[in-house]
Amino acid sequence: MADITIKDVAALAGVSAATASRVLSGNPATSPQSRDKVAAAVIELDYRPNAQARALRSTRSDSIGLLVPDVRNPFFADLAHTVEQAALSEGYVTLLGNANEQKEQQDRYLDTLISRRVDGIIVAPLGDGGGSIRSLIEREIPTVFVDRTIDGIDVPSVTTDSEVGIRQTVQHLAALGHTRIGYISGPQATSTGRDRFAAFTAAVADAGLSQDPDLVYFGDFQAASGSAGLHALLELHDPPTALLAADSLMAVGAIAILHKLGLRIGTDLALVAFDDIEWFALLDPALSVISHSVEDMGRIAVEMLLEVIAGHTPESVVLPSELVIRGSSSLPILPASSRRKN
Amino acid sequence: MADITIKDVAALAGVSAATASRVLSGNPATSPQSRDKVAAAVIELDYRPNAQARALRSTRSDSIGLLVPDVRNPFFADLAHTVEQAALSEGYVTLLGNANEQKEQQDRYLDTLISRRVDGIIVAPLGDGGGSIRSLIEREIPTVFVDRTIDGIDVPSVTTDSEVGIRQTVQHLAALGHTRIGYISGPQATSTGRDRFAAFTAAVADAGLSQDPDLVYFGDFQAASGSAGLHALLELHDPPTALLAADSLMAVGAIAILHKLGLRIGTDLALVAFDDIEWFALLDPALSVISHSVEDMGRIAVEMLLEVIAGHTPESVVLPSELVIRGSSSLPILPASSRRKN
DNA sequence: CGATTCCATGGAATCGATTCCATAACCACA
DNA sequence: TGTGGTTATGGAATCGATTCCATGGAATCG
Repeated sequence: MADITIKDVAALAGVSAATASRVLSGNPATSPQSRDKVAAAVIELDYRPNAQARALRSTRSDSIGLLVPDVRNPFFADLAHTVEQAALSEGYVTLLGNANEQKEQQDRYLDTLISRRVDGIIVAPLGDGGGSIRSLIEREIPTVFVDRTIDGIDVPSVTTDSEVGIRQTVQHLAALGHTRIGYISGPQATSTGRDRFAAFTAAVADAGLSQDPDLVYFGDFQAASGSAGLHALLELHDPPTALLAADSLMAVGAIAILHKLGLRIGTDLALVAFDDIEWFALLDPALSVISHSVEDMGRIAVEMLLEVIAGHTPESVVLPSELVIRGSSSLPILPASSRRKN
Repeated sequence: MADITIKDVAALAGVSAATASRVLSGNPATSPQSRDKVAAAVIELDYRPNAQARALRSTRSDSIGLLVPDVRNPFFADLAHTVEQAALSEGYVTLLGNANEQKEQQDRYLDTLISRRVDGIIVAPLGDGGGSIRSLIEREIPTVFVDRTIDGIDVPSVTTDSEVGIRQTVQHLAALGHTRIGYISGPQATSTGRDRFAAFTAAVADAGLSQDPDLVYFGDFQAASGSAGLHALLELHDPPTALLAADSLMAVGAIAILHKLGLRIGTDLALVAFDDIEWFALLDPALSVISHSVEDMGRIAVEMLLEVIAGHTPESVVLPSELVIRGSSSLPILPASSRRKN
């Protein structure tokens, strides 16, 4: 792999390495002849600058890091896509890392991104503020939190106001006659898990519905815990007639079990999921969701990160959420007698 | 951002930079005292080696690149996840790029990965062998193709033998009485698009079914083209009674339209999709799919790439596919008279 | 026409870590 | 005690690109 360096280009063009470098970086202090000769040499040799060396000297790498908790979660896949497109249009390349909802892996990726001297990092953080997250802050590496935050860590963030959507959902379900709403919560170690749980608790209390603690199951945002949660809720002496899942993967896990048990969504159990995923509209009945814009979130996160890199301190942004009612939660509750037993 | 360098560590430890470097890289020619002092200094300063500088000198970066055509396609999201986990367990970090099914963006990402001097690249390529793919080969950068290949480019690959699964599908549909099977094809610019189309054509001919060319619609593997394809097929004078979609996203696009038109899957139109996605099993009726193992594909791709990096030339691997029959294709065909008109 | 500015250019230092090479210290054995 | 052989260590070169600084030539002005 005989690498072609700027010296080869300079030699072929008959100029010095310094001049070649100037031409390549668009420095105006170059003559048209040099420009032409260097350009020709670059094409002739198919020269690609060594990003390592460039970044070493100039302390910029034109790359940002994006760390998501789970690429297989469609919400984060979409987020990765929008962040990447937005960054690309600003001339930045995105290095994507996947924490797999594990703090240890998050730390490993953060270390790597720090080592590679990315110009900035967008992260949907998990855990407390310990480990590599702390290093990030102490080194003053430009950082933006997305979707989630960490208490006590003061970093600009783009998050969703889950409160409105959840309140709408609880009121909507109450209006249909539901009094016992089950909730499959995200982990309390994440800010979204806590916020959504608090919003649910408050909304249920305000609507005068059952506050039975057994109606809440604490999952981990991954599909298997949605299945486990549904099982737990159905086994209650007095099971819920409606269910809200705090993210799409746990909803999928719950739906899988409902299918297996032969229970009908929207009839035997009303169902609403947080996160609007294209697929949810294709189910029969279509799934009601609490929707928030992943495009806005990704785009704004990139804009904010560029601001931080430029030395500014942008205000955090909170995006709205709203209930989208579909077939899975549109029927009034059936009288208990006609409901199927499990 | 006052960066801490190995010199700071060496100074604090009271040794030279050379010795500090030796300790950090586990070189045995170091004394226990030096080891202890350097280790203490590293922790004290929270030192992170500069990956750029390290890679510049040692010509290894301990990172690989993975370029997928579309992160939002669950198949590639899963692939990204398995590749990343497999690479991580071998000590490599994965830089993920998203070509967005566009050759231009693929080239841009390949250029970036080449510039960053990744140790190797796993790519699901698109286009002919031109552009940056050619550079990759000419520079002898360790490369492995995954899912797709490019004619005339001799690179180890892991692909799926779509032929078996497609043949099973056509025979299965024929056994149910279908004679006119619609096919939403992938683009002929991709090897998977071509292979699957060829397999479909051959299977239909062998089964003695209709070879009407109007039954084939050429999409681009993204959801919108699935919708367009379904529309086109339904508008035929003599529309198909069964449909095979060449990937999951186009199937999703088709399903969305079926819902909108009020047509029932499995009854009004039998449906089978290539790629097994968790969600497909949750639809009602559950979707029949041609399944192939994304875990195997990702794991083997990483193994192969490490072999190439080590200087060997592994044999290409072709993984099997198989039909999984579910509700969307289990009913015998209805007599034409009882079918709904569109 | 001499003095001054301007501009393109090359040489050399630099970024941070690795690694070759030389050296010094130490042990062992004759 | 002198020679040979390890072993730990520091100095210096190196990777490839950028950038400061000095220089020589052309252009401009009084």
